[in-house]
Amino acid sequence: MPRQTDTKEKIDRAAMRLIAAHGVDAISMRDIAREVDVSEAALYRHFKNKESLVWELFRANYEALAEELAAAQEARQTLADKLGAMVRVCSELFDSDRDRFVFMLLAQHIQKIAPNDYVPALPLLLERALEAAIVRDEIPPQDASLSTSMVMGTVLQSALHCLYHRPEALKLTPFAPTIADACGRIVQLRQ
Amino acid sequence: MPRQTDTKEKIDRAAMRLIAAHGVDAISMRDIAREVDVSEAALYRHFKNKESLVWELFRANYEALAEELAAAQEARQTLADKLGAMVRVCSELFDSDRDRFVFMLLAQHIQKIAPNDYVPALPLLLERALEAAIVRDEIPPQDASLSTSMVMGTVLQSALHCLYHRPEALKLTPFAPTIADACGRIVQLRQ
Amino acid sequence: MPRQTDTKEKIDRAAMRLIAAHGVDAISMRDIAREVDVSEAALYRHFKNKESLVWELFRANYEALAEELAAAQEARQTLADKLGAMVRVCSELFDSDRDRFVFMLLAQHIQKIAPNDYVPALPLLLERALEAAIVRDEIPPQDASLSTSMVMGTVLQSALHCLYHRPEALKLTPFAPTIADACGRIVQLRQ
Amino acid sequence: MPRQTDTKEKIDRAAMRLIAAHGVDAISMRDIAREVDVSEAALYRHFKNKESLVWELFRANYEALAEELAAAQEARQTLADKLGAMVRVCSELFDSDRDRFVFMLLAQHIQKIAPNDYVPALPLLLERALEAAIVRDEIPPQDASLSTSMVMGTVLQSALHCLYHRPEALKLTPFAPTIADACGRIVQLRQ
DNA sequence: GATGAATGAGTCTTCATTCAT
DNA sequence: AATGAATGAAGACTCATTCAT
Repeated sequence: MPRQTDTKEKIDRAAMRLIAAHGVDAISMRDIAREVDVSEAALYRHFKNKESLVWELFRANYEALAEELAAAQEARQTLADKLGAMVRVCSELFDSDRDRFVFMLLAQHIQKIAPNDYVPALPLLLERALEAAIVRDEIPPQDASLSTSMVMGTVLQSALHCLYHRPEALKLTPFAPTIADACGRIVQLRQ
Repeated sequence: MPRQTDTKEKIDRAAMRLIAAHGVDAISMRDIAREVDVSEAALYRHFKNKESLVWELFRANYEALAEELAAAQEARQTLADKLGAMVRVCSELFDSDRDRFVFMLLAQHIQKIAPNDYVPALPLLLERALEAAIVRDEIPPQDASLSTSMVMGTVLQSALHCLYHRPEALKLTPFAPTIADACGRIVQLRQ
Repeated sequence: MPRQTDTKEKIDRAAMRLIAAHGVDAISMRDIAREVDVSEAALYRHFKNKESLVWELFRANYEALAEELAAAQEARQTLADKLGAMVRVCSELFDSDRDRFVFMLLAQHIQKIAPNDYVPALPLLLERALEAAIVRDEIPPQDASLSTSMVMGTVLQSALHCLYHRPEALKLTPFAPTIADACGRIVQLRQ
Repeated sequence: MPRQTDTKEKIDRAAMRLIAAHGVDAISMRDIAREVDVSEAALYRHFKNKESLVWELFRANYEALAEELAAAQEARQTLADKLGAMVRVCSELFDSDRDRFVFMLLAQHIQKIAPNDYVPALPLLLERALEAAIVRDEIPPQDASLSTSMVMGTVLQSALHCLYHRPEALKLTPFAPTIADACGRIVQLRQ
């Protein structure tokens, strides 16, 4: 069995690109089919329906990112290093594959659609790191859940900053240290 | 002189509520009409089409918020006070009218649709405050544009924190001081 | 009671202009109202509905033209003179009020809509003139009904010739003698 | 290789029949779909939209007729023969397929909709034949363009004569020689 | 005599999806 | 694995018309 997955990969990419650009609701199966240059019916050979196309795509990417972030985090000891590593991983994903990154951003609210019990691992990862840091007294006691939101907002909005701002292909990675520092200050990292 | 009706206001509210809940593309004119309990055609007496319904709604709210934020800011001298005031204004809007707040959040990307020359006053407001604070040496030199994004991300994601988290009607205002402090640290407010 | 008919006349003109330009089915009550700059509802003060608006307009114009043609015809003795007079009347109407002329052309098939017993006087007028001319031996025996159609087609298509052809405002009257002669030859006027 | 269907042909026929009977603007896609007994959406697999449905239909028929008339004309030497042949071709089309003929008549003004550069070959064909006949001294010098209009009007109105007049299915072909003779007299064919 | 608001039926068109081939 | 044809439901929007004011 040769590279039969060829078409599926093309669909994945096209769907991510289109959804990143216009949002889930704004794109149609026809749009995707046209982009890949197959018939609409062909899409249904690879995905049960539109909903599961989006969901599977989201889930695969989300889990991959969560795993990478978890690995990056576990490899570091201090919260400072953890934050630095997480911001760097996100920045590199953004710079290497904007479509994928933005797709995941936009697909966040997809969780309404998704099987209810699906636990969004990503914010939890950060929240637990913060809780551990409180215990280790790296940061003062605080509402870890709120801090998680603030840190995530900082990172995500920085990505949007690059996305929308003037020189079309502004990279995020160069800002990663600055952003990580800011995140450290949000959670009041000692030092 | 024909009857004065409050239909337009009802449409405004219904549209904001529905869009806040599901996004612009996911709701139909029919949805709005049903919510208001008028015919679809009635909507078109008050708005030229769906696009301008969303745009007019967005614009009116956006300008009102921008003005309020500008006023809040101008009334304060220090960046610390300005940040505190701005966060408080946002928090109060969120708590008093979530639909309106979230509608504006979701409608951000609407600017693609909008007349291209429309200047989003809101982030600029903050950016200029930061630039002035740099000049006044309240904060160290920094990329004011990036800092703006990070501060905004912090506030917005905090709102989403309240929106999505467990006790259904979690209020944002109580967190306002905490958030404002975090914003101060992001931009490295002295003391 | 002063010139209360002001509005009605404006509606008449606007309707004729629009229908002449786009056809009955292509224009809406709204189009007419906008052209006259009154509300749509105002139209219904002057006409029962769209159908009767078109019908009344058609009928008034049609009868006026029919009367004028009848008068022109009765004032002449020979078929040659009658044909000349009829072509001249049509040409002058076309040149003085294209909208009215074209409106009548397009509204011809309106007779399906109209009270069934309405007798289109116009072709009959010509047909009887031809029959009389046959009796008087001005023209040879022939199918008067077919000849009527051919003569009318000649006149009408000449009008369309002026309407569509290059110099925008080509007048029909200068061609009237040529057209009348051609009509004479169609019916084989002696001499 | 998916099933070959005859749906497109059925749509063609139904559209021509309905348009011939009621005019382009009076018929809806739904009307056509119902006549063919398919869903409305099915129409859009065969035509991009209503406009192009009408245009493609018109264009194909128009070109076919133009070619046939050109061939008929080129096969004859004298203007008398050319006129006779052209009238006969038109008459036979009318008698064999009224819907098609009338559709083309009604669709004439469609050229406003059409790509502006579309050259209506049909009247030009006749106009050039007249110009050549003038050169060959078969007919006296005259405004060939006006004569073209008069000849066409004669033929077309004769068709309408058959269409509207009393015995429902009156044939045009029997009148063809009479009509052709009349056309000859319009242009003053010698003898 | 005129108006803005409203409506139900209808317009063209696109959607996600299915199915025979 | 892939396709063109087909569909029912829904999309945005327009229509002719009515009605309270």
